[in-house]
This record gives sequence, C-alpha cells and structure tokens, in this order.
Amino acid sequence: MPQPVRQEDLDPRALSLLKALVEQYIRDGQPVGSRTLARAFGMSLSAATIRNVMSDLDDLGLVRSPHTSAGRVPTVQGYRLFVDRLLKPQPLGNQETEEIKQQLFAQSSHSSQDLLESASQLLSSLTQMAGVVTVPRRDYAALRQIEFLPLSGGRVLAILVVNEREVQNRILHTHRDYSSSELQEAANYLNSMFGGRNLVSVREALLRDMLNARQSMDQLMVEALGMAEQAIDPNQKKDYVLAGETNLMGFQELSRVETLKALFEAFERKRDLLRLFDNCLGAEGVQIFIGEESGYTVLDDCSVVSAPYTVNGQVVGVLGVIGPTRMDYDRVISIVDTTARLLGAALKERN
Amino acid sequence: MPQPVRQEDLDPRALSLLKALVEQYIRDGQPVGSRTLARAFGMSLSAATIRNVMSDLDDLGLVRSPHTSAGRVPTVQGYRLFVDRLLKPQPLGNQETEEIKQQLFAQSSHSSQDLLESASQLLSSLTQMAGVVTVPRRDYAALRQIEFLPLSGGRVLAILVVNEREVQNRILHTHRDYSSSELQEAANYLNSMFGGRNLVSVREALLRDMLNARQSMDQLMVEALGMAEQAIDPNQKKDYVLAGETNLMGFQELSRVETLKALFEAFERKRDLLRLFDNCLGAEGVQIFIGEESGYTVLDDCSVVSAPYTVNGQVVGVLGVIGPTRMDYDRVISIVDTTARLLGAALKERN
DNA sequence: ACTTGGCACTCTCGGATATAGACTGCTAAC
DNA sequence: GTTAGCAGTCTATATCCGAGAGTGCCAAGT
Repeated sequence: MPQPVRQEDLDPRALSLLKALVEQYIRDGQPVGSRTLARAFGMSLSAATIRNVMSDLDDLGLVRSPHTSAGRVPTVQGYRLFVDRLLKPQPLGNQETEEIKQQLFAQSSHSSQDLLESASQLLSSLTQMAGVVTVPRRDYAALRQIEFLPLSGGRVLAILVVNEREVQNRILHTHRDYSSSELQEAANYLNSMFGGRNLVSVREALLRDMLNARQSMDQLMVEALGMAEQAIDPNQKKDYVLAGETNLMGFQELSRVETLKALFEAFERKRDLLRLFDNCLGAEGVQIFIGEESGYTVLDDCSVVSAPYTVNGQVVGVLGVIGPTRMDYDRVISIVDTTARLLGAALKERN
Repeated sequence: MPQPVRQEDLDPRALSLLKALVEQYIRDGQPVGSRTLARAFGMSLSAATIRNVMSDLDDLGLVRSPHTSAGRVPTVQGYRLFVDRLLKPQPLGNQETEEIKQQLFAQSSHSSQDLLESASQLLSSLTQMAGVVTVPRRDYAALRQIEFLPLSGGRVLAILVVNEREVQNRILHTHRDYSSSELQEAANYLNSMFGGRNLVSVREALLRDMLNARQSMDQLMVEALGMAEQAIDPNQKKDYVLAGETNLMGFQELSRVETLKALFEAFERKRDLLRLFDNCLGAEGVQIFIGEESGYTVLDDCSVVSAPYTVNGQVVGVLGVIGPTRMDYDRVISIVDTTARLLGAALKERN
C-alpha cells in the first residue's frame, strides 16, 4: 500500500528542482518541460529523471500541467512553498534603493499626500504592475491647532491643522449661530487643552471632559467640546492611492477582457481592495497573497505583495503591489519592503 | 468628362438613405448591405437601386466597405453630415429627464464636488460610456470669508470660504512670523473689503489696493494684501471627474488591447483630455468630435460629445461623454444637453 | 433616364482536416 | 536510482472547403 506523499518528504533535490522550475516559469511564462528544466539545472540530471521528480511534485499539488502534453506550471501551493521556503530575501541593489530614496526625498515642498502618490507611482514603475498605498491613519497624528469659523444658518466651519502640514476642514451643524468671539474662545480653550496630542488621545480626553463640563454647567465649554467631537470624528473615508493599473493590461495571463473588466471595476469600487489592505495593517513585515488566497475572487489570477509602513513605530498605513500570480516575487518583495521602510522615514521627516 | 461629385449634389433621397444607413449601423454595428437597407427603408426601392446610391455615397467618402463583399459603414465624414444635417435634436423623454433631476437634486447635503461626481456617474450610467465633468472654475465664485492661522516657521495657513460651502486652504510662506491678532486684523480688513465679491474682481481690487497701500506705508495692510494675493492665486490645478471608464471595455470596436491601453493611459495622464474639454469652454451648446476630429490620436476610434454648463450665465465648466465612434448620437446629445442644463441649475441652487 | 432583376465574382467566416512540435509516461536496460 | 528510447497525447498552426453575404455590372423594362 503506497504511502500518501507529503511535502515534508521532499528531498533537497526535489525542492531545488521546484525552485528552478518556478524561476524558469516566472522568467518566460511558458509551461516548463523536463528538457528545458534539465538544461536550466545544469545537465547534472537527465530529462527522464526530472520527469520522475516532476511527477512527484505533481502528486503533491505543487505543479500542474495545463494539458497532457505541456510542461508544468506552479500551482498556488507551489508558489507558496517557493516564497516561504525557497526564497532567501536579499536586500535590494544599491541602485534601486537610491532611486527610491531620490523619488521620495528629493522633491521639495510636497504634502504627505504627494508623498503617497510618489510612493504609489514608484511601486508601479519599478514593478510594472499596479501600486497601491493606503493613506495613513490620521488617528495618531498630532493635533496642532483647531479653529472655528462662523458660517450662516447655524453652521460652523471647523479647521484642524495636523502635523504642521495637513489641514482638514469640516462643516458642522449647530443648534444656534455663534459669534466669532465665542468660537475664538472655544478654540483657544481646546488648543490649550489638547494641542500637540494625537487624535486618539484627544478623542478620549474629549469624551471624559464632556461629562465633567456638563456637570459644571459651563454651556460654552460643553458646546466647544461637542464641536470638537464632531470635527475629529474618526469615521472619515479612508482612501487609497493607486498607480499603474494600466500596467496590468500588458499581461496575457489577465488578458481575457472579462477578467480585466472585473478587476478594473474592483479598483473603481475601492472597498474590497481597501479591506484587503486593511487586513495587512496588523501583520509585521511583507505579506503575500497568492491567487485565491486573498479571498477575493476578482483577484484569482493575481498576487498581492504588501507591507505596512510605520512612523515612530506606529503602523499608519499599508502599501503594496498587485500583479499577476506569475510575478518576480524576489524582486517585488524587496521593492515593497524597501519602499515601506523609506516611506515611513520620509513621512517622519516631514512631520 | 465626369463631373467631380460634391456633397451639395446629394438629392434628398440619398440623404435619407444615408440617414437610414447610419441609424441601422448604430443599432447593430454590422456593415449595412443593400438588401438590409432596402428592407429598413420600407421596400419602396429595390436593392439594386440602393446599390447605385450607396456607390455614390462611397464616392463622396461618406461610407466605406471594410472589404469587397461586406456592407457599408459610415466614415467620419458620414457621421459628421449625419449629426449636422440629418439629426433633428429632440428633447429628452420625461422619464429620463426625471431621473437626471432626481439624481442631481434629490440627494441631501452634498458639496458641489459630490454634485460633479453625481453628474459624471449619471452620464456614465445613462449612456454606458465614460462620463467626464471638469470642475467649475472658481474664478467667479463669491468669496465669503478669508481667515489666516499662524503656523510655525514663517508659514501662515490661509482659508478661503467660497459659496458658503466650499473651503479651500493653502499654506503661505511669509518673511516673518505673525501673531494671531495681527492675522485676525488683516483678515477682518480683507473680509470687510472684499466679502461677497467674486474671486476675479477681488484679485483686480487687490492689485490696485496694493499700490495705494504701499504708498501710505501701512505695512500690515501691504502684507495682508500680499497674503490674500497668494491665497487666491488662480493657478490652481484644474481637474476633472470621471466615471465609467470600464464601460468602454465592452465595445468590440475598441477591444484591441493596445488601443484600450492607450486610452486608459490618456485618462491617467489627464492633461490631454483636459485640454480637449477646455476647448469646449468657448462653444455655445453641445459640441461633437467624431473620431480623429478631436486631434488626439488616442481618441481615433472615439467620439466626444460635450457641453459647457453655466451658473448665472457664466460658463463654469464642461461635461461630456466619451465613447466609440459608433454611438447613439441622438440620445447622447440629448442626455449631455439636459445634464449640462440641470447641473448648472443644481449648482446655482447650492450657492 | 431611372429603375430593376439577374448573374458572375469576391471576400469573410466557420468548421474540418492535416501536420509539426512539444511533452509525458512507461519500459527495459544500465 | 538513473537513463535512453519509444509510443501516445495534446496543442497550435496552416490549409482547405463550402456557405453566406454583398457588390458591380449588364441588359431589359418603364
């Protein structure tokens, strides 16, 4: 009775053969046959021997042939094993590191929004795939200043200056009209209390203070706190920056118009994509979803390589690359990793 | 010696035959043969006669057959003649007008930005093609209020409230730090002088006043005016709102991946597209570019139907639709026209 | 002078057929 | 355990063929 074959049983030779096969396939996209592989492997083994090994890999579900008489193509599991165990991540070449640095640091006078766009463009142009960067969570940004301006019709314009650079504004609806001086007073109070603290802690403090203030009956203070509460409501649309979707059009793997259409519509809808990337916020370093692993059927023939980026040790966003399953993981991983690190540094510098 | 044939020579019968042909082709996208056309035309003429007429139309360059034994397809000139002389624009059906009204007016509490997005979505969903709306020129919007906030490092945050709804902010670099009260004073002065006037006239007044103030040596006033000048600099990025690019993917006319890719890249680059639409700002009503008429090779197989929209008689932006040359011009023209009118009305209401 | 029916000719499209090339799996020998 | 060789399988490509659609032209009819 034959033993069921398991991945652990794979001897080093089979593994390195798998590695060669995946690399070969990544290079030229054609199913790899035994002859080709023998040549790529250095002629130390005959094609026939390789056929035997490939048959084992096939049984394990690591490779498949699209039809009887074609070569073998890595399956999702094959890629998985490849990236997990066969790929020694090696640091990016100096040349490319420099390029990334230049793009991110060299430009003068741009807001962090521009920085994210640069990063996205960078990922896209370096990998020739689609680059995605989710915008940093503002939750941990430092509140510099808050101001209110009176508008007509019981509305107040709230302005938050965050990180000395970014400005958010929001229109609040209030029960009555306020005069400039009332609003000024409220703003002064809030600035002195909360200036310099991050938005999360401001929010906590706000909620606490509101209770106290309500008891002490200082009406204006209650209202000021209420307005501030509204203004820093964290339910802002999260968003993302995307570049190079059109690069995806070049890959014949994805070229059935149907698939592409679905993919672009997903980009248009944003939500799914955002959720996928949000899931990466928790992870430590580079994360890789291969094919259906992402859980989104639209991305079935795509892989996603992502990494969170941090400012002062706080994870503030995620960036990554979306491309066909058959991508140069080695290179892409390095690029994503480096870009994440450098983007974090660049953001820190600007705050 | 045969007379060279000219469009003016076309008798009414030939024209109405051309009309039938174009309409037929728009309907089902197949080259139209003499038999089909005879049937569509009501059997009052035989196929052979129609063949003769079609031959004339061919000589005039109004129709072409893709190959010897296919029917005829309208050329760019054919479409041109069709839309210019054969199409009696008829008002949009009540049902669709209602739909547009609802989408634009019904939604509560949205900024004009949202309104533009609605319009773009609307165009896209109604026509199943790509909808484009350029953002209104702010030049003629009324300045409600201007405020300054001090930042560190010789920077000042300027906030413009326009139209009671929209807020723009900009960081200005100044020679020295200003205190809150100085800035407050400057803002008060500017608000009392310019509040309620549109940005163009504010700008004019500013430049004039700067000369006077410089003479009277009121330093703060000079600086206030200088800051305001910076803040309302009209060289803002113009931008546009786009919806439904993916709709274009459905048309087999555009389905060579190459063409599509170029098209999407054009969307990504924006500039060309923006220039095309900017050219429409001057025109009176609906404008139509067929195929290469647009002057942008990327749009060679596309037509553009656009119309400027106005607020208080002032043209503030352009909207339109991009789709394959073979589109239902009759319908699209009505939709674009109506949407432009209603968008103008909706914008006016919100100001 | 148009209009019409008829006919030969042309060109495309779809399906069927043949062929070359690329692999595999198996077997038997090393 | 490895290898060479061979039969068998499958794809991709080219080629052919017939059906269908449509034109252009001619000769006859109005």
